Amino acid sequence: MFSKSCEYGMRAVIYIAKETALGFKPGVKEISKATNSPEAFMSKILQKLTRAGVTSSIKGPYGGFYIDSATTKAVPLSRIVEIIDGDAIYMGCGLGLRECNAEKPCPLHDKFVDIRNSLKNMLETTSIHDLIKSETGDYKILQLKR
Amino acid sequence: MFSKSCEYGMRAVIYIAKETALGFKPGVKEISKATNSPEAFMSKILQKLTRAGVTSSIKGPYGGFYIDSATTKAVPLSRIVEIIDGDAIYMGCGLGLRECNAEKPCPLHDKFVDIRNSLKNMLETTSIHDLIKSETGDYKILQLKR
DNA sequence: TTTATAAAGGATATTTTTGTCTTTTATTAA
DNA sequence: TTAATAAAAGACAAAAATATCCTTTATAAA
Repeated sequence: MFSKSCEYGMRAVIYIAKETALGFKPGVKEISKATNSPEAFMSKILQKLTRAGVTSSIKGPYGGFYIDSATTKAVPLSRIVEIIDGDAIYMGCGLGLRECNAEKPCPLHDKFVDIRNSLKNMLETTSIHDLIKSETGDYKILQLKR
Repeated sequence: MFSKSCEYGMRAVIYIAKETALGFKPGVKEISKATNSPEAFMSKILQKLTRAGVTSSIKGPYGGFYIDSATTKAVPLSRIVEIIDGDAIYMGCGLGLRECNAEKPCPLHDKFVDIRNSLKNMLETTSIHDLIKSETGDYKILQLKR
């Protein structure tokens, strides 16, 4: 569905948001460990997310990444997908048919568009905060034991 | 959504089915032209589809590819996706979260599964025949002028 | 039987995605 | 100010996907 980069990115954002909420500011090493992703590669993805303003970073000792809670509530998952994978997901005929579009749809077009729109809608209406707020009991996604 | 190989494959199957219905038996060159795909690459894809029994082929002069109408009606699009892209589309958490599954789903899991299932369902309930039967008037997908 | 044709198959090349390594820049604390 | 730390950035490497080329095999017609 998404590229690996995008999966890594979403996982990183979830982890950073949770750590930030706990008062921590994880570095790349910790983030890549928690999200099971290659460190240097994760670093590149975090650079993108930081340049785009989703994550924030501080260099030097005691530095790391964080996401303030306002951002956590305001930024939908679709934004992360957009930053990393672009908008390819949202466009075109599923079969890649040239002559297929809204005016002259192939028999599959409308169904495809429906499915993609529900994906899009889900990503757009789900904030980072939504993903982590509902955690209860001992089940937690992406939590490194400390 | 799908790999290029898969898109090419679906387009090829649609074209071949239509040509077969018209009494023709297109070769790779014609198919790749009609589907706007690289010839040698299309050849590989057709080999896969033919080995898998979706398309049939005849070598030599007057040879080419065809799909009999029974197959056209019996084979769903999901089969083509399966042959070319495997079953990756249908599995796992959308975010690639390790600790996310049906028993312990992340907050997005169920929604993701819903969307993927509707995609899967659409592909499984749409036959090659379904795609081409509804063509009317001057709008036709993947028809080379002759 | 020979020749021409077209798919099958194998080897190779290119591009994109994923992943790694090294240097630079910013920040903190001693 | 210096040393240590950690992100940013650039260059490079490996793997996977996409694409091309060349040889072999099967078939049909002359």
